[in-house]
Amino acid sequence: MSVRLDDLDRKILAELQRDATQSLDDIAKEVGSSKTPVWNRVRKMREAGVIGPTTVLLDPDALGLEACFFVLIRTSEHEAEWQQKFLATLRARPEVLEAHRLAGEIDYILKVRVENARAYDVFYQALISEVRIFNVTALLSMEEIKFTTQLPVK
Amino acid sequence: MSVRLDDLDRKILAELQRDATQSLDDIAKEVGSSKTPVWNRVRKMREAGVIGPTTVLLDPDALGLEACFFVLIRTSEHEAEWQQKFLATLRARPEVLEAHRLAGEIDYILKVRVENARAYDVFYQALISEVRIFNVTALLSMEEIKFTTQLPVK
DNA sequence: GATGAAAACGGCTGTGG
DNA sequence: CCACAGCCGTTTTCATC
Repeated sequence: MSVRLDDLDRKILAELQRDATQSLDDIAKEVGSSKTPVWNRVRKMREAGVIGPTTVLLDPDALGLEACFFVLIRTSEHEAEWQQKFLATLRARPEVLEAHRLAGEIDYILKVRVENARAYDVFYQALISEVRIFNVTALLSMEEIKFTTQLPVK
Repeated sequence: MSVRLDDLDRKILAELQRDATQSLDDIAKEVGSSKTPVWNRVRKMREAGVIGPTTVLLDPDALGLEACFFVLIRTSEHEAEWQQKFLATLRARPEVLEAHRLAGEIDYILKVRVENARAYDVFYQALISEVRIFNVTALLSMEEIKFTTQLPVK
């Protein structure tokens, strides 16, 4: 069951994505409305799950997480049981920030943030010891050109 | 110039990542401290850039963004001028959520969120018309297995 | 939906240990 | 560096137009 979002909703979402610490008054002013309707819409969109968690974005380098890998995975196993274990492993590992099942020759892609290349190898060894994997290619990021969690709402 | 983070700092960061709407009192209770030290540490970490923007995570499907692509790019051009234009293009495009320059055979990877395959093609055509690119492979996500912005802080 | 009021709450500051 | 306390802005609810 989806939710219809009008233009005002989308403007509010854009503001919340930009800075979720803004007061309702500020948002209302920005989107050309007033406090109450903005508040009601935000509440409804939260209940509907359009708006998920409020969070802070941290600087990975400040945490010592200086290496980012994209991991391309091919597997020969496609049984339900294998997949269950694979997914559970990925979800349990905090260094795996993203995981997608893909269409085409490559079966999965992961985004992994770790301290350094050695820490990636530890992760890699742990992964292939837990689940059978046919082929793995790791792409090392040299530079994060762009990173945003702001989805285009227009 | 980096910042030294002690155990308490990291606990606070974990809580803020989990839910940035929590009150200072709640966080203080959770990390075994009290309001004032938590507040001072948060302020300092903000100033130091360890803590970046506060934002909300939206449901892409609710916004009609049902297609996610990872785009692998090879190029033959490595001059500064070409790169400048390429980066500017990526940064200007809101459907590009992430872009990394890579080590190895593949030069760049993009994460792109769009409405559907047709919208991706529009993006793709626009991209290759703006900058010269040698080879592009698009990986289509069938299922988002995991997505988190929470970096491991321990 | 807009406006305004009122209550509870939390961010933020200052003083003192 | 932490505890306590007070002020002020904001959230949240409610009543009215």
